[in-house]
Parts: sequence; structure tokens; C-alpha cells
Amino acid sequence: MLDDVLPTMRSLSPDSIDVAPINKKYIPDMDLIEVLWKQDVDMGFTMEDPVQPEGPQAKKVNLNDQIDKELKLAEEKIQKKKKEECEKIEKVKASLLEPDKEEDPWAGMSYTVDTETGEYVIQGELPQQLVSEESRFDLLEEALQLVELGDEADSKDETQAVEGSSGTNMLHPAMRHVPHHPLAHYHNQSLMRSMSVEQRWQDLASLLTIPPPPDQYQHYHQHAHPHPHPHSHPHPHNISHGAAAGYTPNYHVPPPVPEKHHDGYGAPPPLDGAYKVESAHHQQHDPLYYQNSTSEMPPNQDGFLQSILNDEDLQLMDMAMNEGMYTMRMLDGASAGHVTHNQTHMPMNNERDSASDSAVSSMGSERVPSLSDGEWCDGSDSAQEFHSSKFRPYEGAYGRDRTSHAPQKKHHMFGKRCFQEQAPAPLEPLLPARPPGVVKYECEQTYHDNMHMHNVEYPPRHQLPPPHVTTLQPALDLNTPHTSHALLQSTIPSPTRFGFASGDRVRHNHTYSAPLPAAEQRQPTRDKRVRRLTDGSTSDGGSIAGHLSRDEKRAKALGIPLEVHDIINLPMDEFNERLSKHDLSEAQLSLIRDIRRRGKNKVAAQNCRKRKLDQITSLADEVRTVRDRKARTQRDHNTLLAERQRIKERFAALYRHVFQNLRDPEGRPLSSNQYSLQQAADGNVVLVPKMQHDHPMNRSSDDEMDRKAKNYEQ
DNA sequence: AACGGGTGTCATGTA
DNA sequence: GATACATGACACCCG
Repeated sequence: MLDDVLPTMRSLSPDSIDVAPINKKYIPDMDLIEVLWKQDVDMGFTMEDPVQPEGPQAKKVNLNDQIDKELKLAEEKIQKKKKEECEKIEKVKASLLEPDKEEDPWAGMSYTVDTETGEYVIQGELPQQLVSEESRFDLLEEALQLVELGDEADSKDETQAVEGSSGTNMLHPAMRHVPHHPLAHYHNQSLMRSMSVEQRWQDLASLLTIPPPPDQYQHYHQHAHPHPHPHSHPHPHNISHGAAAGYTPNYHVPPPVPEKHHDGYGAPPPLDGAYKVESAHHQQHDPLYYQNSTSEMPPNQDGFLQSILNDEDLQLMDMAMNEGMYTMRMLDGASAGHVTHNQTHMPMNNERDSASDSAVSSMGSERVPSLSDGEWCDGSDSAQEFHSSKFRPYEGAYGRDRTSHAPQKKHHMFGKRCFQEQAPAPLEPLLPARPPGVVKYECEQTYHDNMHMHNVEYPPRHQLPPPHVTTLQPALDLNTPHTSHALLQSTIPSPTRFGFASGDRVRHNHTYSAPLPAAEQRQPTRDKRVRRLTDGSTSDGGSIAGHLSRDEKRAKALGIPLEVHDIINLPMDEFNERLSKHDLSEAQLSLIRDIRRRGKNKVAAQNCRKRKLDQITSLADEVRTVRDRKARTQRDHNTLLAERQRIKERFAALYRHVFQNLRDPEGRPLSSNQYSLQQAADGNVVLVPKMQHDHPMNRSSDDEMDRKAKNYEQ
């Protein structure tokens, strides 16, 4: 059949419409075909070297008499089809799930139509991904996808796209005054009748000229440009612009050393920030994440989603990193805190803390049973292991069999012995009056220094609640320093001086300084915890006015000549100095040590809980952030799917439109069942007969293209 | 009475 | 080895 057609093509006249030449790669006698198709039309299109068309596979189509009528019918069909397509688009928008993983291989390329041959000429080289056999035909598909079909709804954008394209100048003047669409000129019957067949087909061919992406399509790729929205899509420009573009605001600056994230949880990055993992902190990290991800990924949906994934992963790693950072910071802060501490309140802290020959430690070798908890009266041992191991040398001295209460677990320590067996310590305080005005809270300070809060100076006394007002300290406030000790000022009179209205400054029993009225002296209880909570040692509720903490009571009972607060918070040097001023028994020294240990541990526990709450808060913020981003990504995904479907449908319509207007020499329409539009390796679009199954062009991809077009129509 | 939050304490590991 | 710190676990109180 092709052999029958080609002779006709040789007689092509300027008024004849041409079928795009089959590429030489597939048609041996391509020269003949090109000669046949050579036309003397100069519409400003890029002219490919016209040669003598000749060959059996070219086909000449004459449209002289029927073109107007056919175009009329085509117009009606197009309009009808457009409506159907619009409906389909709306339906598909909601149903599509898979992202379009294709990227735009036409970006940055210009296309023209050879008016003589009808070929679509790509200016420049094809993208690498389009060089393959399959991609050649996809290229045509993409080209057609980019062509608008006069959708009224999109006419404005499309017109802008066409007019803004380099091909605008190539359009026939008759097309330029068409207000909304290149195809619209077909609506103008008078104009159509005045146009030559060549012009009309050139116009039609111009539809295949690749305009710049329509607004919607441009929207894709210009998103990231000065995209005002923080959660913009990835953009190709991000790749080149690096940090300048890319994801913005919403995604945050990554840690200074993003690659460190790969270390994840195990390798905390360098410490350079505050411990607390604020959401804002993470938000600052994201941009770089996106910068990294977008720079490595194609600007397609896949890349976008992948970038999101990476971002989330990075954030998770960041979270882990921050957690690790905290640990490191705490470790670092321990020393740093000391330094700060030294600079502010405790100049000698480091040296003192590092002192190993402290009073307490010196007691270690000759410790006596502690007066803590169980030892106090009910037999339990607060110093457990310490006592069981180190106090044994003194078991005989105290006439107790400490080996009998080996339990190391606290729940095994209750009711072991009653310290009342021990010689009762004088209740009369021996502690000299403490000079007011000195505030030293090393334990609290350590944590806050680590937090970079530098809030080591606690409120002066005048900021405390008025005396005699029992104020319960609120629950841990993440936004304020934990000031259980802060509430205590050095001006607090010694608990041994019962004259002061105690409790007024004690809002938290962490103070160990709340005095206990003599009447409140607790009775021995079987459970140390019950005792603890009943003797006024409870945190808020228990440390009310007139109540002494357990350790304070113990200290008082044993006549410890130091304030519990000082015992806990004094630097080791000063602490030893204080102790050196008194001749303390082993029992007293042991109690002092337990008091100090418990007091420090109490503060540590408070700080630990506070950190835990901070971490929970930060994680909750991150969860919200990630969820929000997920929702945005899903919305973008749906939008892209809808856009993809729309373009596909436009391609299908164009495909139909082309075939509706193609005519054989007898004026009979060409069926897409018999011919297919294909793109050769050089980018030329050719009309290939399908019936020649043995022809190299008639491969499975032919049917595939038709199938695609048909699928798009559905 | 059950429950959850807050707290103190102990045990343990680490620096 | 002593000390400080962090943290899990437990017990308790309280609303």
C-alpha cells in the first residue's frame, strides 16, 4: 500500500498537505520523500535541509476541498471532547494515586516545525534520557502534551504560554490575532477559507511547536523560584542555586555538619547550641536538608517525595543528634558549668569539687552507719550499699549486725533497724549562725548552665513570697528554671534557729531547710517513704511552714552543726572547711554525707525530669511539624497528579485532532488505526503507516503510542 | 477506690 | 577511690 501512495506524493503541490517524512533511519529512500515534500513556504519556521523527496513510503494528502468542512466538524468535536475531558479530569483528580515520576525532558529546548516537511525540529540536542529508542517516542508524546487544545478554561494561560514562546514569531499572522488559542483560528470560517492549505496545516503544525510550558506547567518549575510559600516544591533551580533557593522557611537549617547525621544516634555532632531541642531549632535545619536533597535529585515528583523523605529522616536523625547533643552537652556542661560557676559564684568550685580529700570522702574510710531513712528509726538503710560495705567495720561499734540487712534494693531495706538505738543526738542545734547573703546553688546551676540559661543567680530574697505565706511551688515549669533551691536564700536562718518563721520561703521541700516544729517531730514509721512524706519532707505539700525535711530532722537530731542546704550545696573545699571547724562524730559525718548525697541526687532527679519533659515537648513539636509537612506533600502530590492527567488528556485530544484533519490524496481521512505519529531519533515527527508490519518503524511502540492516546481518551 | 502527676530516694553507670 | 551527675525504677502523696 505504501508503494501505491508514494507515487502520489511525488506529485505534491504547494496546496497539498504533507505527511511528515519518515526518518532516514527507518526509510531507506528518504531523499525521495523529502524531495516530494519540499514546499516553497516560508513561515519563519526552521527549515530542515530540503532534499528531493522520493521514496515509496511517503504519502501525499490533498485537503483542498474538504478541509474547511472537516475543520468545522473537527471544531465541534473538539469542543465536545473538551467538555468530556474536563469532566474526566475532575474524576481522575481524586482517583489518581501514583505520582508522576516523569520529568520534563523538554525543559530548556525549543522546537520548530519544518513547514516544508512538516517535521518538528528540535533545536539543540536531545536530553540524554531521550536518546533511547523508547524515549524518542515519549518525546513526541511529551511534545504533544505541552500543546494546548484551546481549552476555554485554560485559554488565557495557554495563550500566554504560546505567545511567550520562541515559536510565537513563527506563528502565522492569522493565528496571532486569535485571542485565545492557536486552534481558535479554525473557528473563524472566513479566515479559514482565506487561508491556504499550507497555512492551515502550518497552523496545525504550529500546534506541535512546543511552546513554553503553560502556566500550570510552569508553575511546577517556577515554584521554587522566588516561591513565596515556605513549603514550595522542589525546583530545578534549586539544583543550581543551591542554598539560595530550594526549600525555605518551613524547612529548617540543618546542623552545621549535615553529614554527621548519618552517624545518627550514635554520634552526636559537635556541641554548639543549647541543649533544648526547640522546634524552631529544627526549623532552621530544614533548608539545608532540602538543599542537599534537591541538589541531588531530579526535580520530579519522585525527587520531591524523596526529598521529603530524606528531610524527615534527617530530622529524625537531627532529633537523635540533639538528644545525643544533650548528653554531650550535659557532659560538656558539667565542666562548662563549673567554669561558669567559678566565674560567677564559686570561683574555687572546680578545685574544691575536685578535691578528693573532702570531709565526707575522708569519712569514707571510717564511716559510721548513716542516719538516713531506714537507719533513722525503722531499720531501713538509706545508704544501702555504702553502708553494707563500708560501714561494716563499724558494725561492732554500733552494736548492730549490718550484715543482716544486706538488701540493696530499696524495697528490701525497710524496717531493718531502728537508729534510735543509737545514742540520741542532741536536738539542740550546734550550728553557728550562717552569714546571710551568700547564694550558692551548684546543683541547679549545673543544669541551667548546661541549658545555656545562665540563670545561676537566683532571685533575691525580696522576690520570695512573703513570709508566713505558704506557697506551693508549681509543677516543673519548662520555661523557668527549676528553683527549688533557688527559693532558698542564703539568708534563710539556720533550721537550728527556731526563731525564724520557717516555711515562708519553703515552697518546695527540696530545700531541706524548712524548720520543723518540735511538735511535728515525726514518729518512726515502718516505711521510710511513708515517713518521708509524713514528716514534712514531701516536695510541695510537705514542705510547708513549720515542717522540717527528714534530713533536717536527722541533722537536728544528731546535732549536725551545718545547715542541710549548706551540706548539700557547698563546694567541697568550703564544705570541708566548715566541717573542720567542728568535732563531729562518725555518725554525724555519715549523716552529713548521706544528706549531701541525697540532696544532690534530688536536684539531679529534678533536672533529669525537667530535661525529659523538654525532650517530650520538643518531640511533640517535631511530630506536628512532620505531620504538617506530610499533609502539604500529599496536597502537592494530588495537584501534580491532576495536572498530569490534564496534560495527558490534552495530548489525546491533540492526537485525535491531528488525525481528524489528515487526509489522503483522495481526501479521505487518515485513521489512527492505519497511521501513527512517531518521533524519530533526530526528533522529527513522522507519520508512519501501521499496515507495514515488517517496516522497522512499525514496531510495538507504534501500537503503544496509539494505545496511550486511546488511554488518554478514556 | 483507681489513676496519673509530682516527688524523693535508691541503684547503677559514667566521667 | 571519691565525687558528681544522669537516669531508671520504685514508693509514696496528693488531687
